[in-house]
Order: sequence, then structure tokens, then C-alpha cells
Amino acid sequence: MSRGASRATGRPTLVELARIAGVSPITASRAMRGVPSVDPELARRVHEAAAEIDYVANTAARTLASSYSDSVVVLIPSLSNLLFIDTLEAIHAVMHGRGLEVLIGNFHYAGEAEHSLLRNYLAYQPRGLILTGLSQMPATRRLIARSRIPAVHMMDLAPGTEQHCVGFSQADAGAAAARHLAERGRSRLAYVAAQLDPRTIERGEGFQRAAQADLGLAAPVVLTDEQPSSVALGGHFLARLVEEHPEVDGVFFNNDDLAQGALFEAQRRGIAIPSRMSMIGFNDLPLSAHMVPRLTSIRTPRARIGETAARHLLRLIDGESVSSCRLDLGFELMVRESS
Amino acid sequence: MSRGASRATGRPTLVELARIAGVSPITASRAMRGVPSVDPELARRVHEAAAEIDYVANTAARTLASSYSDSVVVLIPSLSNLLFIDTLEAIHAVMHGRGLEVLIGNFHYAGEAEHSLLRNYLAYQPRGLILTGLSQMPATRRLIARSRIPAVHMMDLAPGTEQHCVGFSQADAGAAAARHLAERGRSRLAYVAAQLDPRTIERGEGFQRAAQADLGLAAPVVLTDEQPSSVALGGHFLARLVEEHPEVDGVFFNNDDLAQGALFEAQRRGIAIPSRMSMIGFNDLPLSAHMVPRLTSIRTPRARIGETAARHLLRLIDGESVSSCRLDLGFELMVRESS
DNA sequence: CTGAAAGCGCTTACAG
DNA sequence: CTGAAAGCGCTTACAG
Repeated sequence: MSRGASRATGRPTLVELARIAGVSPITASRAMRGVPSVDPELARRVHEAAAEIDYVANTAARTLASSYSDSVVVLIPSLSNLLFIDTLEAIHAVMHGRGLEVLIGNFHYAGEAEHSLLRNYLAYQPRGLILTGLSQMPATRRLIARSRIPAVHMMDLAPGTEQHCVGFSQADAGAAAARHLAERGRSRLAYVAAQLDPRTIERGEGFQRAAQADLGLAAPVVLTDEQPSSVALGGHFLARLVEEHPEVDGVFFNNDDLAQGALFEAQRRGIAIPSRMSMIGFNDLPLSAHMVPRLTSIRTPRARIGETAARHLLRLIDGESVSSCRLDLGFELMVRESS
Repeated sequence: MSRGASRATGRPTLVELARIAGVSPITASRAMRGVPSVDPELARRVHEAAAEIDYVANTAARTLASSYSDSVVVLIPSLSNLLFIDTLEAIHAVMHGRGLEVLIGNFHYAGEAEHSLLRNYLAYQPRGLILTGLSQMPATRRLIARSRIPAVHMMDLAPGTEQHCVGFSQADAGAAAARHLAERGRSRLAYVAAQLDPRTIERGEGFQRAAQADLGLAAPVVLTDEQPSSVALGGHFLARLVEEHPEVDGVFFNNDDLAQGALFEAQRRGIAIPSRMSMIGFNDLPLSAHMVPRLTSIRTPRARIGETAARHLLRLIDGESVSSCRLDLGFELMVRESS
């Protein structure tokens, strides 16, 4: 269990490992990296010695010498939304299987923060980048292009872009919500949204376009707030809806937590859902299926988006020629009791 | 906007920065790090050049040369519990203010995973560690001790330990739940828990001890499941409670999502809450205050735990002599309609 | 206040 | 299959 003197870092070095294993440092290095040319017996001795002294190669030295790190960077706008947690977990599972560390950056829906996070993380020489959405600032776009590090964008799809993207059409999801409400016989629709990020806005536009142009309905009532989405805010929105727009009979909530809060507030006020008003949420958070009434929602394939984005990025990192750069994973309408 | 030739990494180096600024590399290095001895005029030129070529020091080289990284490691058991998200955000805010990157490791409630995460992250030479709970495996404890990197444990408090910990007494929180139910006139209590991590177990023990020894009640019914806590599971628990233990009139749910699911299931079955049964949850998740009926819960100071743990760690990193190594931040009983 | 030398702990070519 | 040399891009002492 004891070990020889170590560096300032207090951790054993490759030289010490090599001495204990009785090989040269370069052979120890190769054995640790699993280079196949190493004699199996020597490799065995190296691994044994490594286990004994608990050797793990210094990341900084390895990265500096090889100019390759074992990390990928994932930039997301929020950690408080389960949407991104599920995505992150899926990315992590794939990357971990390849021995890659995932560096998580939360830019709190602020383009400037996204830019400076990326600047800082680029100093780690990540092997790849996974970004949220397609609306990075021009300066951020330039930073990515100049870094020549492969990047995959998730959650949204660009029509005719060279960017690699994995997600679904936000506008189509909005349109599907409008169509569903119309099928339920609703004609006075409302769109309720907080946290007005680009994807929220696209969904809202898809919803309104479908309601008017495709379904021939009156222009939907639109209630928005720049605050982050929350259950509390959903309750306030329902109150406003009932008081200011009593004609509304079908509502699309931009995120399930808003719909959940609205459902609670409706129950409190004795407003019958869905008979008085149909409600549909977005993302299909785990709680939604259990509410009373159970919330109709649009399920987003967040884990699959993460997994697919990660796999796609690995192919880019490996230099494989990737056929498609635009992967549409769709979404699923979960019809339940609230609509 | 154009810049000179660069290294294999494609990024500008200190040497290039120095040449553009017309100073020696070492002066450029000092200027970038804000070393005060540098002539202001030279520093200005360096910063101007850095902005021009978008220079950010190579992390690997800096870490290797100085044996100091700009990172701290935070190990948490789950990302799917808002508890840890809030804590993480608070840690991040403090560390970011000090220019430190937060490396997040999720060990999914598995001690082995915690160990190997730590092993890997130690290779990054973090300045400090923040760990969840106090029950790391012995091997993990040794790894931490040998690394000589300052560590702070959060969420739980050890009675007579040398470890730095920031949190509250889980057993006391359990006892507070029992006391509250007894004050509500409840005498046939139940403890319902999933995800049996050490803190959950401590809370359960505190609850049972208080119920029997302090309050003189019958031994509580205990329903547990090793699965992760979820709303769906809460519903199942309520069904079991009603069918198998109809005498129970007061329930402590180990986490709010269980209580939320139970509340929905009770509503669905027409079981009146709280008249037929008092319910209290744990953590006080944002949705709980909005339910019908509003859920009584124990609010944990998760953001403050994160912030306090981070500040405490910074003091340890700075080598300040820290008086107390055990910071009790308490908890708060939020009495609402469900109890 | 500034700089030349040495070195952090690895890996990459290049020989053998 | 193995190794000696050089170097990755910085910072740390040490001089001046």
C-alpha cells in the first residue's frame, strides 16, 4: 500500500510507475493506453503496478502532450428543466462508454454566458461540442468554426444548414397542439408561454399559424412572460385567462409546469377541465400523467435526442463521413384527460 | 481579425500573444494572470492583443506548469432530483465568482461509481472537492485523504468528525415530521420511502424513534422501495397503505414526489386529505405548495447548503484557519393543507 | 518591474 | 516490440 516519493501534486507519476513495473516510461505509457504492440507480460506488470500505487495519468500532461483531451463539452440553457437533465444523462451514458468526460456548461438562457462558457471550455481542448438550439450569437458561431472542433446542435432542426442537428421541428409540435385542440371541437384557442427562448417562440408561431391558416380559427390569445417557466406562473396565467379572456376554450401551454399550475388553479376555482376548457402541455414531464385530470401533453424524445446527438458527435470525432446532418426524431402527442 | 500561425491545437499561444504585444512571454503570462507587478502600459498592450486574437491560456499547460487547476469537483448522487440541481446552481454561482470551473460528477447513488468518478477527476488536479453525505466507501475516503485536496461534505452532519460538513440533521428532520403529525392528533403513523440512501434511512430512523420513544405512539408502518423516488411510486404506496394498513392516519413521505403521487391517488380514490389521513412530504419541491390540497412539507435549505459549502471550501483552499467544521443550516416545517 | 532557464508529466515521431 | 530525444504551452523560482 505504501508508495515512493511523488511530485508536487502528491500523485504518482509515469516514471515511478515504470520503475515499479521495471519497464521504461514509454512502455508504461503505452501499456496504460492499451497500445497493442506492447508485450503482454510487460503490460501485465504495468497494470499490476498501476493498481498497486493507484496510478492515473495526469490529465493536464496527457492533454498537453497529445493535444487531445478526453472531454466533450455540452452547453445547455438550464438545469432546472428536467428536459435537459434527461438529455444530459443520455449524453453522459454514451460518452462515458467511450471514456470521455462530459463538461457541462449552463448558460441560463443568456447568449453572452454561452459565449464566455465556450471560450473558457475551449481552453480544455474538448474533442467535441454539443450545443442547444441553433441560434448561437454570430461571435459564438465564429468561435466554434475557428476551433475546428466538431459540433452537434440538439433540440431544434435547421431547414437548409450545414450544421449537424438532432431534434424535432418545434413549429410542427406547435401545429400538432393546435390541430389536437381543434379536433376536440375547440375554436377559441390560447397560447401560454414563459421563458421565451427561440424554441418556445417557434412553437408559438407554429401553433398560431396552424390555428389560423390551416384550421381557419380566430387568432389565438397569446399570453407570455419572460420569467422562467414555473407551476406558480401557470396558476397566474389561468387566472388571467379566465378573467380577461373568458371565451377561450382550448389552451396550449408551452411547458408542462405551466399546465400543471393551471390545472391546480382551475381545480381551486371549480373550473371543469376539460369540459369548460381543454388543456395541453409540452414535454410530458413525469408528473403530468398522474394529475387529476391527467394532463394531455406532447412528449419530446429528450433521452433519444441526447443519445443520438452523442453518437453522432462520436462519428464526427472519429472522422467518419456522416451521411445526414439533420436527424428528425419527432415527438408524440400523449392524449389524456385534460383535453 | 486575422492571426498568425498556430500550434496543432489551432489556438494562439502565449508566445504569439507576446510577440503581438511586443513583450516577453513571461510578461504576457503575468499580465494575463493579473500579477500586479507588471507595468500598466505593458499590461494594457497584452490585454489588447489578447482580445484581438481571442487568446485564452491553454488549460492543460497552465495546470501542468503550476500544478494548480482552476476547477473544483462536485460529486452528487443524482441529477433528477431538484434538490441537487438547486445545490449545484448555488455552488456554481460562488465558484464562478472566483474563476473556478465546477466539474460535476453524478454517481447515481452507487458508491463504486463515486469512487471511480473521483479517481478520474483527481487526474484533473481539482483545487477542492464537494461531496454528498458522509458515507463514502473506505477506499474513497483514503483516496481523498491521500490526495490532500480540501473536501467539504454536504447534506448531512457527522456528530464527532474531523470532516467538514454543511447540512442539517436528517434524523431531526424525521423527528420533526413525527412530532407534527402527532400535534395534528395522528397516532397511527407510517413512513414511506424510496431510494434508500443513507440520508433517507437516517430520516426514517429519526421519525420512528420520535414516534415511539418521544411521543409514545405505536411503531409506525414502514413501506419502502429501493427504486428511485417518483410520483408514480407515490401513487402505488398510497394504494398499499389504504389496502393493507387502513388504520394509518398520518404519513411521512421521504420525498415530495412520493407525497405528490399519493395526493393524486387519494383524490382519484375519493380519500379525503387531510381529514382521513394527514400527509407530510420532504424537501418542499416547488410544485408542492400549489397542489390541491397544498402539501405540507419540510423545506431543506438546499441553495444555502450549496452556497455555504462552496464558501467554506474556498476558505479551505485559501488556507484560512476555519473555526467550525460542522455547519448546521437547519430545516423548516412548511405547514399547509395536507396535514 | 522584467526576463532567461528549467521543468511540470506526459506523448509523439523517429530509430532500432 | 522497445526506447532516447524532443516537445506540448505554460509557470516557477531565480537573477538582475
